[in-house]
Amino acid sequence: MFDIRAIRNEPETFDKGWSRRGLEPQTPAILKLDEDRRSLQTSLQELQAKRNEESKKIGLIKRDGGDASAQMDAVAAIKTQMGELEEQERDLSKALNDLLSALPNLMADDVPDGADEADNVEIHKWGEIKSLKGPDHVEIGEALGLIDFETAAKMSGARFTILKGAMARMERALAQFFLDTHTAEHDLTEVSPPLLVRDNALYGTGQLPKFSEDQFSTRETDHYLIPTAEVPITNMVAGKIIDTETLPHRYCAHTPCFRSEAGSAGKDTKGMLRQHQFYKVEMVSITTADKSEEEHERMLGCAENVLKKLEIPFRTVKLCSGDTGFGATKTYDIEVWLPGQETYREVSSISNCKDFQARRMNARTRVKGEKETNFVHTLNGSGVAVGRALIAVIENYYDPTDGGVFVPEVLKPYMGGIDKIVKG
RNA sequence: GGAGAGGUGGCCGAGUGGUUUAAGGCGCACGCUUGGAAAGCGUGUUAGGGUUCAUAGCCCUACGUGGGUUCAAAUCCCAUCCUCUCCUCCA
Repeated sequence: MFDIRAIRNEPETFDKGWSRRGLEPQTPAILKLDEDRRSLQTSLQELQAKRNEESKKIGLIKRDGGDASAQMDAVAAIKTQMGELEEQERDLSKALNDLLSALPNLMADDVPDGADEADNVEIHKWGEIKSLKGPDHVEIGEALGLIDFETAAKMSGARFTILKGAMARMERALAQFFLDTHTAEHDLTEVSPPLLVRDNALYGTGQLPKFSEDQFSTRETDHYLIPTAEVPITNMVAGKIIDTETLPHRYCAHTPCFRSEAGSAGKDTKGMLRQHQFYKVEMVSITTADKSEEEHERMLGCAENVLKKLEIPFRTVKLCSGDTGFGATKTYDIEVWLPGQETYREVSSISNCKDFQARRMNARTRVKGEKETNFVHTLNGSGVAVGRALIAVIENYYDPTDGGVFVPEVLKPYMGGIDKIVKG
């Protein structure tokens, strides 16, 4: 959401910003609605003031035992006038609001122009690629008898997976390792949030109203299944005024994520790369405006650190304008090397939304003792996607001599001390 | 799922149709007082919006949320959300 006054003051900035996302100039329509609404509001308020004033006289006349019927008729006439204006005002407000809530955030100046992921800019690479090419996780997992897509499909359809034995445990181990690292080394506070939320929460983080077809929802109760823990965690500050000195607030959570993948038919159909349900450890930071860029870099460091400890080669890219998400001003993706695909694939996406979400959910901060409030800045990032990290471990730690998968050093404490997953 | 109670400012809490411009208290801020403090006294203390050169003034809106009744709603009606108590169920 946007500050309508900022749009009034510098419409060119907004149109220029939106044009980077391929949108036609939006401000003429916005400003027209805004102007109409305000002039209507002004006349409506004048009528309201008049009504209040005249109404009070009725009270006074009645208190003194007089006959107020003439005065009552006069006020009734004002009210008739107001009715129409109220309706028009409501329609205009709704139209303006609908328009604004469907518009994406403006991007940071240093976001490169580009159409799609091919135009993303690599920032750096880390790690040594040991196997350039190899079997993919489907082949490895099925041969070990520990990943089962067929059985999952029978009960749930496509894009679901069953993990068994040491593979199920490794998924859990990754999540524990991520959480322990973030809480112990990165000073994030662990959260266990609701997995079902109402529409207003999704509106706050920007998935609604525009992306409703990407969400799963419950038939009986009008809940949505969270597509990421970003939704419930960020919404923890909705409607609040936070003491500035307590910021930043840094959280992480391990949750399942549910996505309909409505627009992805035919994409990544093989394996567990793109699922309707997957686990992810998510990080969220709430900061003041002057600290959010610094926090963004810090968050990137947190995500990269867990991959370094896992010793999985990755590269970090800055998303171009065409690939940057709806609510973000700037996004870094971290991509891990997958020998099975002979390419890098995303395991983490880290975004600074600045005040975009905060405005939608009315999340503010105030310095103690001062009167002025400001919107907080919100940031979110995967730290990291558990399912995809598991794929990376399987493919990068594969042992061609026996078809097994070595256990990364940092996961051993979580794996009952075993060194390797082998066919049982 | 059944029965009931309730949601008022930062907090507590009064208020069942019109001098509510939301009493009173606590807290907080400032001032007076003091050698300094406490106590006491005084003043102030919500948010969003419109108008405006304006941070001045004036005005509008908001008593969980959304509708409605009325000349007039914190107060009456309907819906909805949330909290609490009891029963039922349950990991």
